[in-house]
Amino acid sequence: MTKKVSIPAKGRPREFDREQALGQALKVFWSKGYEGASLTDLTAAMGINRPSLYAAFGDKESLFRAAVDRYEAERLSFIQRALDQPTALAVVESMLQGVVRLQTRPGTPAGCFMVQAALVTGDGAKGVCEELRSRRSAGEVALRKRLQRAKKEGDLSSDANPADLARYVSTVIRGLAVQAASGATSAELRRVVQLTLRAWPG
Amino acid sequence: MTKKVSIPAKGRPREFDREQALGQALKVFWSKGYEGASLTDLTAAMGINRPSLYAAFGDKESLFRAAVDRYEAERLSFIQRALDQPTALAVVESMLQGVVRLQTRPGTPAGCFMVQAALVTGDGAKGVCEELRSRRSAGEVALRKRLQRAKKEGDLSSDANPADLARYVSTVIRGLAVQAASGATSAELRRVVQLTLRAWPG
DNA sequence: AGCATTTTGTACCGTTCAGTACAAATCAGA
DNA sequence: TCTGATTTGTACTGAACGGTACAAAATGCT
Repeated sequence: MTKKVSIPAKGRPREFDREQALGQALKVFWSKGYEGASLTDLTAAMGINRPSLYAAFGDKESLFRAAVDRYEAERLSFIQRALDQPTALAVVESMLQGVVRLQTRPGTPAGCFMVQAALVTGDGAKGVCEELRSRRSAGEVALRKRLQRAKKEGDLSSDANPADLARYVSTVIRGLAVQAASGATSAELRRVVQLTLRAWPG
Repeated sequence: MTKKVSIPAKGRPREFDREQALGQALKVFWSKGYEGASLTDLTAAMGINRPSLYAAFGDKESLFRAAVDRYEAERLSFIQRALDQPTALAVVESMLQGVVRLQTRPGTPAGCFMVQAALVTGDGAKGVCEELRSRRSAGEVALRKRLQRAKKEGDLSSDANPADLARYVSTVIRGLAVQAASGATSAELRRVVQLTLRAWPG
């Protein structure tokens, strides 16, 4: 647990809160995508000017990567809590409900940052596109490992395929992201979750 | 059935095939997204120069809308065939399999044009973003109506909810799109389809 | 007070963007 | 071989892009 109480330092003190500004940048990338978010959009939302942005975060891609980390740390903590559930069914149920809550929460952009910030891009942004792809894959891998454990523990039927089940749940999660970005309500998506769970073995 | 045999015309004849060029533009938008596709990308893939593009298609947004129509007419015809299947289960099974085939076909970009070409955008492209959203919604509506008919015909159990089922299937379809865009194979996605169908009532 | 250090605001850089002016080229019809 | 109509290639436009130079302002340290 590291304190964040800004050590004195010696030059002119920064006039904005770095974490709060990063949070605003995250929202811009989240709602407009990496390519759709201009530096003008970003600095306006963050309440700072360009040199301050570059001094604090580096270039646009570095700022984006900081936003990815921030999203994961601040918004995806429910995933670990879901993985810690005692049964496989409880894990996926908790995960799906958490996804719906995150992606339809008022005050934050609809949909999933990891999907819509850079699902596909032009040549100049292939790096961030691949970064998000890799992070999405990591989520699916974590779920697969959890289901493999559940199968070993007898908590998941012996003829179930953890890899396929993890991919199925991940696919629904990505679909929920698109639906949320398109304006679906949380009530609608909760009913999708209910139907999704009917495919669960056992 | 209208013939396309290029009527005589009187000025200098066009040196490229409009439909073939549109097909190339579609692929560029499909793989890079609306914002990620520059006019330089487009003209290079189409094998024409800018004035030819503007004379034949209008501005970038008009070209994009023509590509949307082309995609729908050329790639989504399987949807109508799926809706024509005799039973509700056959409808969704046919539709899901068609989606997997389309989104993992070699020679065309991975994923779904309707999703990734403009899932979210900057302010300058909200029009095309909304256009795609509306087209996606139309697909879900068509499926819902088909399932409502199936319920009336007794082909879908009386306690099933067509709206929820249509949204569930649509959500999986959107998820398949994201997975395909991320590099999932058709074999992997077919197994997702199998699991999806296990949630089907009856 | 004076110096070193850092941030801030303005004003700018070169590049790329979507879109176009214009003249040469190629056709149909007279 | 003209004339009118259309397409083609080059070369360009103004605007927006990401990124930065620079001087003024604000701090800690001596």
